Amino acid sequence: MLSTDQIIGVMSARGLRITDQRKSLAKLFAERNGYLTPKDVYEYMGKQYSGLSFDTVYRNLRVMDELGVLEQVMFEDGLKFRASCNEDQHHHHMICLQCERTYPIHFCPMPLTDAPDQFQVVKHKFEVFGYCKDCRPVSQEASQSPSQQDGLS
Amino acid sequence: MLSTDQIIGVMSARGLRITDQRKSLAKLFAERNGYLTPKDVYEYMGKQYSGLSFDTVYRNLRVMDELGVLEQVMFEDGLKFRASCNEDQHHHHMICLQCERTYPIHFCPMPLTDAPDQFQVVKHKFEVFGYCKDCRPVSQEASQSPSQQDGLS
DNA sequence: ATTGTTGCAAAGGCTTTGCAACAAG
DNA sequence: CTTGTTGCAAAGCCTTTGCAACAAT
Repeated sequence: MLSTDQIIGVMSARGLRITDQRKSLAKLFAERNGYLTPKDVYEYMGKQYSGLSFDTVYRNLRVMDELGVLEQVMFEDGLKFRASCNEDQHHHHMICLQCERTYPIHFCPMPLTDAPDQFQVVKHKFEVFGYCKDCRPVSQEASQSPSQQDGLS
Repeated sequence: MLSTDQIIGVMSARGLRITDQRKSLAKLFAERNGYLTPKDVYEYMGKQYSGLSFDTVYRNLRVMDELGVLEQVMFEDGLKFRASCNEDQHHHHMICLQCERTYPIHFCPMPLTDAPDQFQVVKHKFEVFGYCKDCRPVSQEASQSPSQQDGLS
């Protein structure tokens, strides 16, 4: 995953000005390795910038997506963003339903999949959802619901 | 895929009233075997019902999704609906980028996928996008419009 | 006759846009 | 200094809700 400095570096190299808001965004996405909604981002950044506005968040998310430092994905419950993977290798993701962190899967089912009816394949999506080791509900230990042992959410 | 009568049948059996609007919806989804946006549905139905309102479309889409006769899926460009598959067998879909019809894939990559880090798998999504045999961008045959020869990921 | 459905209008979210003031380079 | 960025306010979509009239059963 891209680091704060890598994100800042790319933005700077492309001629974008490095404002405090953008530094904060870069840091947020670099530290989190999971998905965030624009609202999550706004709330996180709002802690540091009293007068933050939503449109600044949206504008920067879009710019960063276009630059390729963020990836934008649509989930059942709306649009989310995460730092780009920075992996050269083709891969998919396991996504934790609790903390929304992601873990790479290097197995790709596509080569094993037969397309029916002369279907011409262009792209594919393979996503696995569940709970990562830090967020697993119950198990052998004596806790009940998915414990949120995790910072910002 | 569910037929018009099956859809109507389920709705009737559950005590819902069969209005002309609902007949029209059932017919639309049964004839199309692909995804439709609420707007698509509104426009299609609007041809037959002058005073149709958007909220009727939304209300019925939601009711039909809850009944299980429609399936609701979030794509990059928004929410879409299709008739339920009526297949007992677990399967995935190939989705045509042109006509948005879907074709079942009975191969499931999940059994072949190793979860890293004690990840506890809950659900998964495997979708293949491309062009079906009727929508393939020009090739050896003299087909019609679709001239988007793209090569995405 | 009952009561679920509809259409209308209005409200709610989320996201985008226009613009003047501000600040990075 | 110059010009990209920000915050504010307002507008635009898409979706939902309240309500009285309507219609399926």
